[in-house]
Parts: sequence; C-alpha cells; structure tokens
Amino acid sequence: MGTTPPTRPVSVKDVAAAAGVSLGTVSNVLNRPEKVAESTRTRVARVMSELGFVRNESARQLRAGKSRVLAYVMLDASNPFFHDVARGVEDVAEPEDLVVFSCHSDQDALRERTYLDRLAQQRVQGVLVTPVDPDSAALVELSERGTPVVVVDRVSAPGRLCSVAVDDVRGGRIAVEHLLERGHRRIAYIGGPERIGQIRDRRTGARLALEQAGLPPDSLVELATESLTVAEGIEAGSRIAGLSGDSRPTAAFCANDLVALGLLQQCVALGVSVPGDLAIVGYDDIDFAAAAAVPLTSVRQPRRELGRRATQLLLDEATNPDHVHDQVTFVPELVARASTSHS
Amino acid sequence: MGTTPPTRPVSVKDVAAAAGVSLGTVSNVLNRPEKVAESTRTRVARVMSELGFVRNESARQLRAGKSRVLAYVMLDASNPFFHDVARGVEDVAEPEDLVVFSCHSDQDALRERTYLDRLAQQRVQGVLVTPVDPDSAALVELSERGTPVVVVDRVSAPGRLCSVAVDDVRGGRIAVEHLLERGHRRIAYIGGPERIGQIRDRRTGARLALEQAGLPPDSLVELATESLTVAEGIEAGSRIAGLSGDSRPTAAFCANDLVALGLLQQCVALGVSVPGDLAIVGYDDIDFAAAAAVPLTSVRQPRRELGRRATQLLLDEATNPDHVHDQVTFVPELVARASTSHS
DNA sequence: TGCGCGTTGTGAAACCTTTCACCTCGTCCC
DNA sequence: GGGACGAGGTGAAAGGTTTCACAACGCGCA
Repeated sequence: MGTTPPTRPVSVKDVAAAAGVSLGTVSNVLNRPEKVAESTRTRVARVMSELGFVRNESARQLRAGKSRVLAYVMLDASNPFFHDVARGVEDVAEPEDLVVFSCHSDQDALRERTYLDRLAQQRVQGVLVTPVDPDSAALVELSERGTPVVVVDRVSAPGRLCSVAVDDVRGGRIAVEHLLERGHRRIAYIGGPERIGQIRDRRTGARLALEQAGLPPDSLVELATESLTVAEGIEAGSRIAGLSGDSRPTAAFCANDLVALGLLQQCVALGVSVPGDLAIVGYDDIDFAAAAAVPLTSVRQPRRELGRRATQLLLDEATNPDHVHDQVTFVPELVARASTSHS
Repeated sequence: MGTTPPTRPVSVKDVAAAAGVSLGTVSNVLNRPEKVAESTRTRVARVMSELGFVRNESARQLRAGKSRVLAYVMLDASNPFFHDVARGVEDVAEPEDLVVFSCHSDQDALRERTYLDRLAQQRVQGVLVTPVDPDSAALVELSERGTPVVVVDRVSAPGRLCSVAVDDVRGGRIAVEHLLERGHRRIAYIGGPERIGQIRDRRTGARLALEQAGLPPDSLVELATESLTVAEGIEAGSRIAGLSGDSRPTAAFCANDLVALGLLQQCVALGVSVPGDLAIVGYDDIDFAAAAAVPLTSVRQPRRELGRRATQLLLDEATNPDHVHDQVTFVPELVARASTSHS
C-alpha cells in the first residue's frame, strides 16, 4: 500500500452529485442547516464525510471578500512576554471562530515588512503587530488600504491607528523610584538597542525618577546591550562585576526580565551578592522572574489583557463601520521581590 | 482627515482599465514580465503602485490549487527549543518564497486538531507538526487527503508519514550513563505528563542505562510532573529537598531544560548544593542552560537542523510526485557543564 | 505580393464557494 | 376547490487571478 495518488480534492460539486442534490443544497447544509430537511441534511453530511470533503477556504474567502484569520506579528519570540500577549489574542479570537497565525519579525524591519505584505495579500481580517518602528509609514498604509492594524505594546501614530500599550515611561519611573526608596543612588540602566522604543521610554522614566529625587538625570549609569537576551545580561554582569568598588552601581534596572535574569545568574556565578552588592529590577514579570534563584523584582504589565484588548479593537475596526481609532494605555505595577529587598 | 471609506480593494481589472490594457497583460506583468514590452510593463507597474494594488492571494490560490504558505504547529511555545526549530523551518522556506505561519497547540489535542482542520481548509502547502500524539489517525488522514505532513521531534507511523526526530531513548541513556560515570547510583527522573512520547522515551533510555550498569531498571526514582515547566521544576526541587538523607537521590535527570532550571533554582534557594548535594542533567540544551547560575549539563539536539530537514522533506512531498516517506533520526549529544562536575 | 515568423497583447474559461431570486410542492383555510 | 403560504430545493451569477489558444501587427524574404 503506497501513497494515494494525488487526486483532486473533493468539492461541493462532487458532494452534490454523490448525494443527488444541487450545489446550493450542499452549501445550505454547510451554512444554513435549518433550511434543509432533516433527511437530506444527514444524507449530505454522510456523503461529505465518506468523500472526505474539506471546505476550500480560499474560495470561501474570495466570495466573502474577507478571511477568518488574524495574524500576530511578534517582535521577539524568545521573550515569553509576547506569548502571553498571544494567549490573550486567542482568548478573544477563538469565541469568534477566528484562527490566529503568528509570525516572527525578530526585530528585523525587513522581515516585518515582508510578513505585513504577505498578510495583506492573504486579506487577513486584521493584523496585530508589535512593530520594530511604530512610526513606520507601512503600518498606516496597510491600514488605509483596508487591513485593520492594531499596534501592540507601543503607541503609534495617534488618530491613525489603534494601539494598546503600557506606559513604559511610568514603568521605568516606578522601577527607579523603588530603588531610590531602598536607598540606592548609583543606579545602572541596562538595555538596548537604542532603536527600540520600549527601551528608550523605560530609560526616560528612569531618568525622570532621578530628576524628581533631585539627582542629575545623567547620573544614570548606562550599559548598552545589543539585544534583550539572557546572554547580554550575563555580559553586563561581567562588566559590572569588573568595576571597582566606588564606580560600581549598587542597583541595576534592566530593560527586560531576560536581561535581568542573565545579570542575576552572572552575579551569582561571580560571587556578587544579590541584593547585597547589587539590587536588580527587571521588566515584564515573566513567569521565570518569580522563579529565579533570587526571586526577581519586576515591573508587571497586564500581558494577556494587552492581547485581549488589542484584539477587541481589531475586531471592532474590522466589523464596525463607525470605528474610531483608540489608543489604550495600561498602567504597569511594580512587584517587589527578594532581588531588591533590604539586605 | 479621517479614515478612508471602506472602498473595494483594487483588482487586476481596475489596473487593466486604468492602464488601458487587458486583464491578461496585467497578469503577464505580474507573472511573466519578459513577455511584456518594456514600455507597457513600466506603465502597468506605475498604475499598480498608484492605485495601491495588492494581489489577492485567495484568488491566486484558488486558481493555482495550492498556496504559498507553510504552517508549523508547535507543541509548546514557552519552550525555546521549538522556536529554534521554527528558525530552521524559515531557513528553508524563505528562499523558496514561502511564508511560515505558526500555531500553538499548547499540548492540547483538541487545539491541535482544530488548527489542523483550519490549515487543511486553507490548503496550505504543508504542515509541520510536533503532535501531542504522533499516532493520531488525524495526521495520516490529513496527509492522505492531500496536505503534506511532516512530524517533527517524533517518529510517526513509519511509512505513512515523514518524520524528523532525535533519538530520545539514546538521549535518556547518555544522560544517565553520564551520571553513572560520575558515580551516582540514586538517580531521579523528573518529567511528565506520561502521554507525551518524548518523556516516555527519555525515561526508557534512562532505565536502559541503569540496566546495562547492572542496576535494576526500577531503581530510577520517578517524580512525575504535570507539565515541563520551570514551575514544575521548582515544585520537584521542594519535594527532593524534603527527602531525608538516604532516600534523597544524588542526581536528577530532567525531561527538559525548563524543569531542570526550575529544579536548579529551587535547590539554590533551599541551600541544596549543585552539584555537591544534587547533580542535574537537563534536556534540549536551550540557550538558557549554559547561562544558568550553575551552568547546566544537558542533552543537545540539533534543533535548527531538525527544522531544516523537516522542511526539506515537506517540500519534497509537496512537489515531487515520486516522494517516498522518510524517517530521519538525529543523534543527540551530551554537553557536560558544572551542574554535574566532580565536586 | 504573399508568406511565415516572432513579438505583443487579448479575452474567455476555470478554480470553488456562497447567495439570491425563483420554482415546486403539499397544506391549510375560507 | 382555489388561493395563499411555507418549506424545501434549484441553478446561475459573482468574486479575482491565471492560463491558454488565438489575434494582430510588423518585418524579412522569396
């Protein structure tokens, strides 16, 4: 027994012929079963399963003019944060009988662009995207050409697109305020690359907190990283451990939890006590943060809610002719744990 | 300036009219530009961009009978392992001008089933899937109905599907052999749920190693977990730390790195020295493993290569009429690090 | 002049589903 | 008994793209 020869897929026409009814009736069984007599309906249904009929979504979509697919373009699949957002997207999409496909831009503007183009060609119902550059004209263009777009975790082109974000400036501020309250004065900010807006905003918030405390905003010790990964956190840990007593910061605020966890691990490995020698605050409050060897203080964002709200906006844009673009901003909160406790 | 009114998208017909050529010519510009005179071609191209023409992939696909989309159904998006596999998939898909969409079954057979159905309806070129149950009839059915399927990270229905896997029994064996060489005799296996094949195979390998060393196979201390997450690893750590001296294992082999990292963190937190009091071996060698506070010994799988090879098989099945199903098995290797070093 | 050839462009058909106006029966009621 | 009505069913049209047989045209050559 080998492979079945590549036979043409079964169409409604085949089903109609085999069941001895018309095309329209088969379609009615599929779409308006209450319009079809019980006996006919079961007969057609049986034929369908015997023949292995599978609806052709392309044809359906061509006729309907729109698809039953949502897409989520992720900025960084290695960061669990975005998976939690994705889960929120599914929470809302599933009851609407929509299917969610994910793509991964990996912080690459070109990849992102390619995916957006493909998705437009697919005529997806809408696109959720955490963009490399929220001010990219491509997003507004896509939206104006008829593919609803919601920007997630960034504020974008006010009035021209919907967006759902968390106030990153505030997040940065409360993180550093927390460290200041704990008595720290030499504070490092670890993050990069510069072009990512979240990273800039969190730093802005950090500086703001210093300023309000009467410290010069440039007292923030900045350690730039190539990306927000565990590896970069480890690297930063080595750099910090290498600093001599006075110039070494007593606390570090990391642009996300992956960096913070890397930093934490390297500190443990190099004998730098956390929080004794170095207090650490992360960002995102991913599940890993609470579970670290020294549980990590972090800025929590309502990740899943972010995905939910974004999807609601997307669906409104897709279906409501009176849709008005909305910019939702959530407020982050600080979750204090051992990595910043009084020693 | 508000939103553009929801106008009908631009079709080839519109472009043809605006450019003063026929439908067929527009299509030729798109698909066989060398057949069109230079002047016509540039004129049509200009009109396209002026009008904002976007190809309708549904119609294209309807006509062509197949799509330019590959799908990857992930078992567990929170495990970086699968993202590395996905990267391998893209390595191969991108040059072929195929777009890769990911879905997340989250180890839920129903979710998996729903996605597979949707993908069949979408008439995707093919599906890569790490299934909850590789022996599920649904996979073979999908394949026989014309959607190429390749099973990733599992061996499935020999001769009826392609699959690309890593020898998990061998992986389990070398992990435990390594611990035996280090002198350990009371070894724990931490993993679950039972229904996941990888988990059973790795345990089988572990028992095999004990057997070969002349120890009874049931000398393996089994700690079942609900899932393979950091949280479960932490939970397991508490249980192990709670055991009194003699009954406590001196080494633990974890079914994946997430569990191992959770275990490791909890040991550090509870003052159980690693590897002194407990040696730990993980599985997958995710980037996090090398970066842990105590770098983790782990069983490495060629993740990206797994994705690449699987995609090659998928494309062969999709395009080559003489395709023969193939079962590729890679050999895992042990990466020894501090978590099992001689203390 | 007439023929053939190559280049360029044309337009109808096909892909599969859904919808909608319309047809055909029985039933029921006056 | 005739008309209205409702339930059940029909079949053509539409949606956007690609393909393919074919037409139109200019040109060189006999």
